[in-house]
Amino acid sequence: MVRKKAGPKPRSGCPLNASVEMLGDRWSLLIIRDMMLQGARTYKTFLECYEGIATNILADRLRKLVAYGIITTEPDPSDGRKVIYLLTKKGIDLAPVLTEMVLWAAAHEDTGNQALVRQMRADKENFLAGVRQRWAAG
Amino acid sequence: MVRKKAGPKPRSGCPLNASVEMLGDRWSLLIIRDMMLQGARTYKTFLECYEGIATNILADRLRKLVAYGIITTEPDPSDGRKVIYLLTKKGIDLAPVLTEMVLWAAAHEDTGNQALVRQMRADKENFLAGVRQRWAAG
DNA sequence: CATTTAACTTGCGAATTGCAAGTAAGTATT
DNA sequence: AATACTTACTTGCAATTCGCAAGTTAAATG
Repeated sequence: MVRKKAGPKPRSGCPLNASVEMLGDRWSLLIIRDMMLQGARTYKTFLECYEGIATNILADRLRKLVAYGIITTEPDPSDGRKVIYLLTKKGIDLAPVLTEMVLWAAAHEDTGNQALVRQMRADKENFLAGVRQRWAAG
Repeated sequence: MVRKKAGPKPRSGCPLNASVEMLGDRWSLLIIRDMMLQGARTYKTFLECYEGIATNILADRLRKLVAYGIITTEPDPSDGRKVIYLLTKKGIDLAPVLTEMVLWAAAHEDTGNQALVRQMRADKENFLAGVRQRWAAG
């Protein structure tokens, strides 16, 4: 008998389903965080950032984020080996989500980088503007 | 040879790591959404809400959310079979995160429940107050 | 030209997931 | 009070995904 392919059933278009489909795993949001907060833009820097993600998983997640239109790639003009990963508008627009997640964790858990947290809390809009500006330039 | 237990290496306490550890999977945020938006409070209603989560996974995620202090349980006084799941303060505080995710998806994807999205966008604070109030009562 | 670097891919065992089928305790029905 | 039905799970197993180590390929560097 032919077995039906396993995997989650398609769910209706309720709010949040789309977000969870794109970001609901252990690594995707961390990749975006490292782009926004650490300015990571190459495969290698991603690997170093969280030291823990496997190379095949990183490649897979980057591919999916590109497919979802959250990031794009372009070749590095000064080094043909490198691929530069960039946040798209859609990706940059995730900044408020990240901000709220960071603030939530900071309020309820021990979190590193208290300076950043304070900055985010003190002036969310300013922080978001900073992210947007840094990526508009890139 | 004794193999090291597999699993992601412990990562440092960077911002977001805690959040992703607790919420970074396909179902946890959806469970919280259904509590906030649909008022789901029992195992059965969760199962019906997104028809797609397996019963064992739902049980596991609820257990973990309890362990993380995001939800609590209490017995239903009027029906001994039922367990009532409630958002804790920490859980309620996720409302801004959910809100931003919903707005993000609404801006970049087709999303159902446009009325809710409009309400969220028009008056975030009011929406959040509503969630808090509904859960303070329960 | 040999070595290094960057960005991957491949193979495989282990962990997680999904599905169908229980089970146990409480409630409703007859 | 016996039977059926709900509710909230657990169990077993196959399928999928993950983590890790070890390649591979193309481009840069010495």
